[in-house]
Amino acid sequence: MQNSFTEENYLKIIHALSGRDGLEVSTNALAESTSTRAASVTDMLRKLADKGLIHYKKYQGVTLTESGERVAIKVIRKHRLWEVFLVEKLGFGWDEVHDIAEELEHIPSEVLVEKLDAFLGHPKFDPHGDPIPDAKGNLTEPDYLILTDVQVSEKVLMMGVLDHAPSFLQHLDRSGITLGAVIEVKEINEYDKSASVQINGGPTLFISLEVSKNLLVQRR
Amino acid sequence: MQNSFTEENYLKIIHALSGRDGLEVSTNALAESTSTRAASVTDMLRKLADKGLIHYKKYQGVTLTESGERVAIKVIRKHRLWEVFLVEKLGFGWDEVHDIAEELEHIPSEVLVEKLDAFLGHPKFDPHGDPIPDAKGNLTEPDYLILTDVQVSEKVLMMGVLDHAPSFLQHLDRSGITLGAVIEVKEINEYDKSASVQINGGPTLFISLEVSKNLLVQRR
DNA sequence: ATATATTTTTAGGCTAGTCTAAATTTTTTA
DNA sequence: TAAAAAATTTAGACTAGCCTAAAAATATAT
Ligand SMILES: [Mn+2]
Ligand SMILES: [Mn+2]
Ligand SMILES: [Mn+2]
Ligand SMILES: [Mn+2]
Repeated sequence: MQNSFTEENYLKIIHALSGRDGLEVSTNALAESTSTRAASVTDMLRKLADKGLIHYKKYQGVTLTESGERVAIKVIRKHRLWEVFLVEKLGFGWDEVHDIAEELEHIPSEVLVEKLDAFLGHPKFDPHGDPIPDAKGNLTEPDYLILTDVQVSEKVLMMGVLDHAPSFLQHLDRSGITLGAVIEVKEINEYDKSASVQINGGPTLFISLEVSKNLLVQRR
Repeated sequence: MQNSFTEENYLKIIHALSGRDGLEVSTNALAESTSTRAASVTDMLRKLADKGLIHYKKYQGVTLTESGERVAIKVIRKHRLWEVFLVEKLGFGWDEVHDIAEELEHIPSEVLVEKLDAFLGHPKFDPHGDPIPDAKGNLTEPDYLILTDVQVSEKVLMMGVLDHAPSFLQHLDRSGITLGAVIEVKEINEYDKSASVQINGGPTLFISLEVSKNLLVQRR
């Protein structure tokens, strides 16, 4: 039996909200993320449980089953591959591709995904630095630092973003902070934790704590 | 207001069934093409009429309005561009792409279509020889011959197919009859209208009337 | 021109996915 | 630990898109 567009979205969101350690996800959190009401979520949870895609006990929150996890990861693989296609082949900006990929991720052909993957050269990361699950469903989250964890005078590589909002990505574009950029922390202000950073050995700029908290980086 | 997946399919099918001269399409013909029951078609026709997408008078059949025609042609444009992508970029066979394109044609981003079109080099025809509407919605059907209209000893170019069924396309593959092939009619059998044809000056083969009736060709 | 056959519409009902309002369970606070 | 607050589920209802069965309109054949 095929999973619907809506079911796939629930599974993907449960995956995201339960994080690395597969924590229980609450009804309200799902209502928030799906932009529906808690009552609607409850209905859907019963259905997903009946299909064996989630573990669900009333009032206790949910986690994905093995089977649900597999479905979620396939959807994530498709989402991220399509994002690579849109940026690398069609010339979209990284701030423009998420909503289109939300649609493309539900196109249901295994062979399409594998041919797309090959066409793109089997990319390991999407335009936001998120890892792309392989064809077997292996997804390994690299353990990046958040820029707030970096000390003054350290040099790090920009590897990804936590916030995917177009407005944030556009702000990074205007600041010249792109994937792979070298960021050197020159100074951190005690008062508001804003920082001066030098990008690629070039211009130095101020970034707010809000920005630092959403930048994933790696020591070189 | 956005049109649903289902509404778009109805409009596309009405476009196909009403042909060049915009003939009235019957409820039963739509039920057949959509694999639904006549009663369901009637429901949908009332809805499409309310949205101003079709002309509908009870018991009289339907035609597209200007607005409905525009929507239908956009869907056809997307379908055919995605088919080109699947064949030219991903390496699918022309017999494998229709069902996937049926899904992709409903992805709703104008800018996506235009970037895809540019990426593909603004193709004029899809992998089956069908013309691709331009960005303004102009769709001009070239007037090809059907192979049954060709006389013995004439040489023609293979330009397209009427039947898009995978089994037919695979049959053509096995016969070496591809788009652009030169077909010379060597002989027509009075009895069953089967024909001997020479492909690209190479092998001669027999084709049934059933095949001839589905080949679109052009005099050179 | 009437009877018969065919086509189309109407009536009533179903499922998926959503909603609001009310009931219930769990959690927090005093 | 009992009362209050918060979270969750249940009850009942709505729309889109589909169905079957019956009624009505149109087309065909005698
Ligand atoms: Mn995304
Ligand atoms: Mn992404
Ligand atoms: Mn097609
Ligand atoms: Mn085609």
